[in-house]
Amino acid sequence: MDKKLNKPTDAELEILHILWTKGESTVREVHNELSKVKESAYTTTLKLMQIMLGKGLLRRNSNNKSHIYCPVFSEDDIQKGLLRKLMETAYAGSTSKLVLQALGNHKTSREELEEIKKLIIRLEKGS
Amino acid sequence: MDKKLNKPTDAELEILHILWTKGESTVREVHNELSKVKESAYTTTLKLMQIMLGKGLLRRNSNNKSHIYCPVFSEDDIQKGLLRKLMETAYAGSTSKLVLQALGNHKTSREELEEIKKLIIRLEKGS
DNA sequence: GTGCCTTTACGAAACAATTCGTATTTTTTA
DNA sequence: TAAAAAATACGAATTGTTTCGTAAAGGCAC
Repeated sequence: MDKKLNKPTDAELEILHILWTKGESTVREVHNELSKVKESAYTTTLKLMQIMLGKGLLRRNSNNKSHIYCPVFSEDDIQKGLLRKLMETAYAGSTSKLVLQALGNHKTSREELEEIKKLIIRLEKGS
Repeated sequence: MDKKLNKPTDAELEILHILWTKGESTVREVHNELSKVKESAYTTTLKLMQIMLGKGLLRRNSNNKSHIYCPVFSEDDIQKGLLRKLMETAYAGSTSKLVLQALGNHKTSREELEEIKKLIIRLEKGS
């Protein structure tokens, strides 16, 4: 899998979010969702999705009266790609620094902390 | 502080890394370091650093024979800015998902895990 | 079928990031 | 001080992203 595919631009990420949340959709449906948040022309959304198709970020089904698009990659895959890039370019591979900053600067619920602690214990056993 | 300042581009980040590591430097010194990793013209490095000066990412001292540049923001500040952006655009604010993926997909030493666990315990007491 | 509305394709403008060449200024050195 | 070398400023080409207008194609109602 091409590295580039895991690194969508910001505008592309907005469209992916909608498709992950609502499932496969037409350009019209995506554009309607997008319109709730930001103003833009219909053809802008169309063009973006066509470009994403060309890049291999989206697939589409042409059997219907209008094309139906869906993401090629899962949200997890894209997140991991972006996270890896941030790790490499900004943290020089130091996972713990990133994790400590994430936990220190962003609110995390007690349940989430518990879940993370469980994973750490599991990792410590496994290593 | 302007949000934009915490989000340097990839090329800018490479230059910041050198300045954080080696301390304040001339364009020549930065370019020599950069040359070890990638090939590029001296004037490319110069132009980039001039642009970063204009953006407020770098300061410079003009008293000397050649300008000496240094970062305006610490590595921590820039990391936090980039991390916040990734959290907002890709993780919808879910810290735990990011942390779990970071720990799950990147190697972390036993010492680092211990450090993270300590922070979690501290956070749980504080909340 | 004709007209209307929607969808599509696509060229191109606007903008930003990156790159480098050239010309000018400054410093060194012989 | 004059020539050579280094540093600087800056215009402009290149590439990539985002934006939209226009024109063509497709589907629907009558």
